[in-house]
Amino acid sequence: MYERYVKLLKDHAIKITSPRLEVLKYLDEHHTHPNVDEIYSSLKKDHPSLSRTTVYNSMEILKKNKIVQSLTISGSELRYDIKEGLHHHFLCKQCGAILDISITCPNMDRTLQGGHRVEEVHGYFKGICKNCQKKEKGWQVNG
Amino acid sequence: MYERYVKLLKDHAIKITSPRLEVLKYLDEHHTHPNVDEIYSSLKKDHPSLSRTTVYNSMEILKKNKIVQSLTISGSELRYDIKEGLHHHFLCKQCGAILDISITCPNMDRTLQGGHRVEEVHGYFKGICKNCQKKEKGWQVNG
DNA sequence: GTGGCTGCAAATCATTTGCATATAC
DNA sequence: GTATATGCAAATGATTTGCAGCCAC
Repeated sequence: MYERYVKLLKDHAIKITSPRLEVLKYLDEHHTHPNVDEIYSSLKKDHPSLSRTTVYNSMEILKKNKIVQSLTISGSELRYDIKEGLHHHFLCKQCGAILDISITCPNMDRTLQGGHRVEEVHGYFKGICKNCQKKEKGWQVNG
Repeated sequence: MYERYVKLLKDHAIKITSPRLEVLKYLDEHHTHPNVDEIYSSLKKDHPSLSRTTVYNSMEILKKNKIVQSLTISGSELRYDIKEGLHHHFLCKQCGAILDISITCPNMDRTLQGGHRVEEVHGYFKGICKNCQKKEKGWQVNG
């Protein structure tokens, strides 16, 4: 059940530890772009000895190995994403949800800008998500 | 000398106060995307009674009125920008400089994404700036 | 066996809050 | 004159640091 994560860590020469496997599993099963506290609180239930520091440490080493990426879209805390292919993000100012956006931008992706070497590209969109727009309108839409 | 900023505040029905004028002047003269502390420390020299809280309050009201925008590119603190036209940003991981990037992205700018209403678009690029690349190479380039 | 990891408590840093005084209009 | 802004000190919240004991390899 954890073989996939074990392999992932081995391939990057990262020591296999229980917190690391659990963090990977959590991110793999929750594509909600959680922050450290959400990951910590959730894992703590089944692993009461877990500490927040360890979650921070795990995110750090996974990030260094480009297995996860961190998002600064919220501005008040880092949020994490298991990295699979280039995509961008949308933050709903109403409900706080962070959604994946799959559009590409030919001018933007991996292009050098005026001589600067670009290693990361983050497209952050903010506004009101489809769901919250429905609520705004008083649920006129059937549902 | 401050007429321009007075007019700007008046146009937005914001009360004219000395800290607000000074903050505007600072942002207008420093397009370095400063954080609150940089603004505060710099203004404090000539206005010893200024408090950090007031700078935070000023940024807040200027932001609400879309006179400035805040950037989350650094991840650890907000940085500010006098808002003039849509542009994006590049963060140098080496020297920490934040530079304006003026490319546009037809798929990205103000386009609705899968039904979500987009109100803000932030393009964040991270890498090594031109200047730091020169240093990396040991100053082979003449200068 | 040992270097790297975990978990705890304390420290740090950006930002927010509460409140008394001061000021724009 | 009054609502709003300022400035101070204390609180909060995310993240980092120091360190003792533990575990993967």
